[in-house]
Order: sequence, then structure tokens, then C-alpha cells
Amino acid sequence: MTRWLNDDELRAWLNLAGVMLKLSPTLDSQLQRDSDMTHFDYLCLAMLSESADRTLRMSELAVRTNASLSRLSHVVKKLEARGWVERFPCADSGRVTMVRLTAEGWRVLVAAAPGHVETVRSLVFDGLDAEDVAALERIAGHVVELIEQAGLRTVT
Amino acid sequence: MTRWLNDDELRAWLNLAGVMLKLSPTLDSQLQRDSDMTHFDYLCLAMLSESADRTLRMSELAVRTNASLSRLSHVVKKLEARGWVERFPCADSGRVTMVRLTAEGWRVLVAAAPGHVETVRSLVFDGLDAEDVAALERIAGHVVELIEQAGLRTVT
DNA sequence: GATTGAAGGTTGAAGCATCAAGTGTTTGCT
DNA sequence: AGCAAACACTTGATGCTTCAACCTTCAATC
Repeated sequence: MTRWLNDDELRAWLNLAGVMLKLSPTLDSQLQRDSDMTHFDYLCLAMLSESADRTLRMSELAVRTNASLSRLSHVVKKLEARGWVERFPCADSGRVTMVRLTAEGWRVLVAAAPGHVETVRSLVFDGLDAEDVAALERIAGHVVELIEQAGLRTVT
Repeated sequence: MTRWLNDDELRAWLNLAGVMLKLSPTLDSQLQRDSDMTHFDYLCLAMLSESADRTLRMSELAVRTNASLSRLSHVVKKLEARGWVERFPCADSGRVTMVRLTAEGWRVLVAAAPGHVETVRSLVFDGLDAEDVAALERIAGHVVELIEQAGLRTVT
């Protein structure tokens, strides 16, 4: 017996799907045009920039960017080729790879940030009041948790 | 002067980004595994199934699936090759292409629907009350509108 | 001290999405 | 009637994501 969605749920779902289908390409598009990077690239740089020593292990960066290790590995390889990050083996454990934001990567991130943040603000937060923001944080957080628990994505 | 995000907005944004980064691949993964299609394929079939004659013009289907015409064209070509939809020229206007869901496409959609809906329910709606659903509909709808207005994506 | 299994990453191939450029059609203007 | 511009797609190339397979390294067990 399938538990179908009722009308309210269906409308909510179609709107959420709309956000995923429209917002993500729009962000990529702005960052690609203005800063020659994808939104995911930006997230990687941003997460590194906030970490001690601007350094994280691959698996930790993967968690913080909500990505599979595989996806991250491909992207970090690209970012390293551009000189925006560098990889090096962890001193403590031979199977761990560390990633560090370079000085150049930091400059690129700082240059990209204003335009990106302005875009996010204008596409997401303009016209939302504090209550809406709180609701968004709560509901989106809830969805993320459900997905993590389902853990269908053991992910390679 | 960049208007940065405050702490609440930042947390809300990171959670929303998390939804986009995690939900979308998870849905694709379930549909790919169980029904050999992507989430976007499913949306196309679903939108056609609800239309008069199970038929729409390409540009209208693009609007309803929140996609660019280019993306849609590639995907419809694939779906047509599988025999799930068929294209034919519009009688009224020579530059319009119509897409129709075939009987086979309908069967495939009906077979995929229960698993997909169950996945959406379990990853999004489980644990949300009616107020949350209403808030989600409202906020996500708002974001979609902002993006459409910005219309940066004139899209090819 | 071997073996087994799991953890942490990397890689290559295949499928997708995007962008820019193209084709053919219709509209509007003169 | 003729021409330019806009519309409705389609196409090919490029880059990104996923999946499955692989390679090391570490941990636990015997």
C-alpha cells in the first residue's frame, strides 16, 4: 500500500523540487561566469577557509560539503591542478589524505565571495522574515537528517 | 558593500544547500536502481501523464519541469529512444514540437511511482506536521519565484 | 606474525547537464 | 512581397557526477 502525497504535500514537494532544479544551476551559472568555479568548488574552498590551518582530511571535507569521497576526490584533483588547494599525506595515518587551501585559493575565494553571497541573498532570503529563516533552517535540517539516517547512500 | 548573511541565515543556507546536495542524488539513485531512470526522467513522465492527451509542447514541459529547453531536448530524445514518449510536429505551428507519453511510458511510470513516492515521503515528509508542510510550500515557492524573476537564466 | 576485514582514497568509464551555436519557422514592418 | 528579428527547438562539445572496481593502510583476531 503506497502512502501517496496529499495535495498540500504534493505542492510543497513540487516547489522543493523546483528549488533543486532551478537554484543549483543558477548558482553554478553565476559562479562559473564571474569566478570560473562551480558552486561545489566554492563550498570546498569555503569549508577549508574556516578550518584550523585551512586544512581538513578528505573524508571530513566530504562530510562538510555533503559529497561522496569520489566526487570530492575528482574535484580536489582539479582544484589542486589550478593551485587553489594542495594535498599531502597525514603524518599520523598513512591512509589519510589532507587538503589545504593555498594562498592563491584564499585570494580566489575572497574574490568570489561577495558576488556569490549577494546572489544567495537575492535568490533565497530577500522577502523572508526571521520566522521564515528559522523555519527554513529547521525543515531543511530535518530533511538532511532523514537522508543521513536512511543512509541508503553508503557511498563510495 | 556586500550584505553578508547573519548566523541564522548562514545556518539556514547551509542546510538548504545540504538538501540540494544530498536529496537530489539520493532520489536519482533510488530511481536509477529500481526503475532505470533519473529523477528528471520521472518528472517528465509524471508531468505528461497529468496533461490532456498525455501530451505537451516541449516548451510547456520545460516550464513544468523547471528545465531548459536544451536539457529537455536531450532527455526527450533518450526517452523517445526507449519508447517511453514520442515526438511529433504540431499541426498549428511548424516550429512547435509536441511530446506524448506512450502506453509503454505510462506503464513504466506507474511501476516507478510507488517506490519513488515512498522515498520522497520517507526522506522529506516523515516527521513534518501540517504547519511545516505549509511553511515548506510557501518558502520554496517564494524561492522559485525569486529565481524566475531574476530571470538571469534566460536559458537556451 | 599471518590473515582477514574494514577504512580511506583514487581512478576510469559511462551517463548527464550546460553552454554556445545552429536550423527552420513565424511574426512584424515597410 | 521582402527582410529582420524573434521564437521553438536541436545539436555537439565540454566538463561534472556517479558507479563500480581498485589499491593501500590500519585493526583485530587467531
